[in-house]
Amino acid sequence: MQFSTSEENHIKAIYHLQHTGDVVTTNEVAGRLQTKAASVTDMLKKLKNKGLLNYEPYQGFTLSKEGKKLALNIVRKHRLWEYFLVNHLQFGWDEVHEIAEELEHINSPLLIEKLDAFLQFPRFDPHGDPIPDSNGKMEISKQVNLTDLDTDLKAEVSAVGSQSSELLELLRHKKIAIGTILKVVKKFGFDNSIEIKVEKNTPFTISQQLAQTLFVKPL
Amino acid sequence: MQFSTSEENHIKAIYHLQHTGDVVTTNEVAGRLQTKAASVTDMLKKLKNKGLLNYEPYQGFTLSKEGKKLALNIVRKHRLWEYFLVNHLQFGWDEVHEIAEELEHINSPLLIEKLDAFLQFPRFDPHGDPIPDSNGKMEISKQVNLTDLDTDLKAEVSAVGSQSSELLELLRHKKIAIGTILKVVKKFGFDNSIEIKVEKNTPFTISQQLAQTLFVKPL
DNA sequence: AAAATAATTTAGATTTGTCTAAAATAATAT
DNA sequence: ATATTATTTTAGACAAATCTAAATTATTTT
Repeated sequence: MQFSTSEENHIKAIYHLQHTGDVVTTNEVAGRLQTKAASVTDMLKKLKNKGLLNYEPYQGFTLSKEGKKLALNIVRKHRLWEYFLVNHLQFGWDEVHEIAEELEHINSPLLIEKLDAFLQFPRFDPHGDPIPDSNGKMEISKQVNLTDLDTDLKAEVSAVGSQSSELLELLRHKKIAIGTILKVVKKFGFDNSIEIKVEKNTPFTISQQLAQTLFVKPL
Repeated sequence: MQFSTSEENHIKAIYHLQHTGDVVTTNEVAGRLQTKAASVTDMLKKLKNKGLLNYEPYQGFTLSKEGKKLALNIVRKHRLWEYFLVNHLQFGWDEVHEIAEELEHINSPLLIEKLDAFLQFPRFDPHGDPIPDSNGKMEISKQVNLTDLDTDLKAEVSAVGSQSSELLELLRHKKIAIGTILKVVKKFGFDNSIEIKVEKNTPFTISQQLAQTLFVKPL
């Protein structure tokens, strides 16, 4: 079955909202999609008819098995395209969301299969979020951006958001690599720079830009 | 100004029809877009209001300067994406048209700029058609239709006049592709069929219909 | 040049996705 | 537990893009 861009956007919004709190409400979806509650209700009825939603009036709703499958496929496309934009077209990881919002609705399973192969089957997108495979399976990493790590919490570097040679040179120089254990000593609000301590070395400060490209798993 | 996918498709169809015969008619557009004449008329009025079309009822129509600019940008996007699909994602050149029809409507000038750079500014797409630059300029190759090629003159296949899957299947079977070197051995006036010789193989005869879809650059 | 045919446009309907305003239901507060 | 407030749904309207059928205009034929 084929779905419109608007249907897909509603399914995706519900998928993301389901992650935080079990049952989703009309207002939550309306807020996320910048639309009105009445419009969401219309769409809910339609999506229920298409078997994508478990929905009873006034009771909140969740994705059906089919709905979840569709949502994961859209998320997969979104994240693969983001990976492409950052790692091959030299976009910054903070510039790609809007464009991926459009690209994710392109409908060609073969295209996505081939894109995945071209990208060498990446498992995380440039924001550190896991990319579902073609069956909807993905790694559940509790990975967070370094900018979001609480101070004094030990964590292991698990991914970098870009492969640019400038970044990798900088990381080499700072002796930060995948697997490095570190913690945040202090966050400076002025420029969002972050003081970190790597293993038992002297703490040093890194820029916001650098911190944003680093993903860590709290230990 | 922003345009809907349907508006863009109409502009593109008119652009292509303008190439063969000057003034475009309602029925031609309807035929090309698999829609009805009445629907085309509705759209013509809309496009005229937006300044993209020179249109007077019953008189045929042409693209305005603005309309041509938009058309060239859509063509540019279409051909860049085709180039990407064939040269980086390993699609066959006969499999990419449908997908590029979707991708061409993605709206991000920066994306296209970066894609162009990533592809190293190609000037022809995988079908041999020239890719307009960001100002709408493109190389006019001295390509001629195979039916107009003098006998015994070596030439290189540079473009095909249609993207129909039947045509592309036939070409694959005959082992004719962009870049193939051939010459015309003999022309038969009776049915306008043409005997050609591909590289050093045994000559064979192709129909007028097929010859008309092939464009070559004399060497 | 008038009649017949073909092409185009208009009129009115339909579908999809959205909206506002009002009604119905649920949640909360006293 | 009832009144108030918030949320959700319904009813009815609207714009975009399409369609069919009828009317209009252009072209071709005789």
